[in-house]
Amino acid sequence: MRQVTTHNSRIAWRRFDCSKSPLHLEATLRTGQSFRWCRDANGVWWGTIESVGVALWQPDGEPYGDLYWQTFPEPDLWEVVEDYLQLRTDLESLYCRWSFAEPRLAEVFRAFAGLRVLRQPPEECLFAFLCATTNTVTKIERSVRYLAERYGARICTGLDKPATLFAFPSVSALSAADERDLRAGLWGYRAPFVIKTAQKLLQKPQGWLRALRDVPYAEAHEALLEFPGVGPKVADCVCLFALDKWEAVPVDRHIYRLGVRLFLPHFEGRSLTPRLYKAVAEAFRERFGPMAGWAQQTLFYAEAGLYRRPDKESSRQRRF
DNA sequence: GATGGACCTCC
DNA sequence: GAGGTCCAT
Repeated sequence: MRQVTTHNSRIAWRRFDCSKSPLHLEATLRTGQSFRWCRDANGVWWGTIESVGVALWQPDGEPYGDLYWQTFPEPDLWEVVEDYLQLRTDLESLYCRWSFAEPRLAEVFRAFAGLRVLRQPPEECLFAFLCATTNTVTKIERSVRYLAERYGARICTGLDKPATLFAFPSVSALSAADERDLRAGLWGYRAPFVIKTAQKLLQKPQGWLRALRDVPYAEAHEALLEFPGVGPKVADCVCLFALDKWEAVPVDRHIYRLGVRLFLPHFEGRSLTPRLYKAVAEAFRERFGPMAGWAQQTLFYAEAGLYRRPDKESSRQRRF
């Protein structure tokens, strides 16, 4: 029997068997797709999905082991958790396909088995990535947390730990935010993006953003470009992480470097222009197919060195 | 189309 | 410089 009681005995944990559907919880929550998950001293991840508070725990390094979970204040909302973590998506056949298409990367895909693309609430995802430009993951996390704690509603867990969870603010709350306040709250020059994007969103029909899940990728991508502070990369992040566009490939400097090095060596040394952005994204889609965005996410994790390797080698050392 | 600079702030 | 975007040449 595992140490189920040691990580937090006061939580009425539920258990999900990942043996047929791997989940690498730490990599999934720390790949820079979502920025509000916090890990407490017991190793429990705390976060929110819409207005639901969530606790997650998994033994380290066991993506095929058990996932422990619970929701707050209403308990046992498995559908919410399963949907967010996309646990019904079969990864094993994907790894086979990707490794066949690109044998040089087979080892990487296996090393990070269970790293999943999340299915996030679209609004939170859009606003979070508005602050991702020229920024660091740590600072993005603090910026998004600031928005939630300043403008969001408190979620009650009924436990004394964690101290507090906050739902992501409503669009109308953000549209009325004070620019100086946001600037001071780590948003800097991105502050007006938040307010203007919120105001623009308010003018759309109810549920407009979420409804982009049902339109083709190209259409959703183009629609997102209307918003101030949203360029091709941010639009692709929202498409992939919140709008079910699994062929979307966000090309940041890391993915660009990797893509040019492995797939388009004749572009080596050239800067990332819109044309080359598209070329790299297309190269991913040609190799990895309609779920190229999932492959991109694993390769981003490896290339950006976000993970801590068990040995003492530098996390930046490349293995491919 | 491609290139250059500005933009908040923290490490 | 950091997981870009915008505006000017």
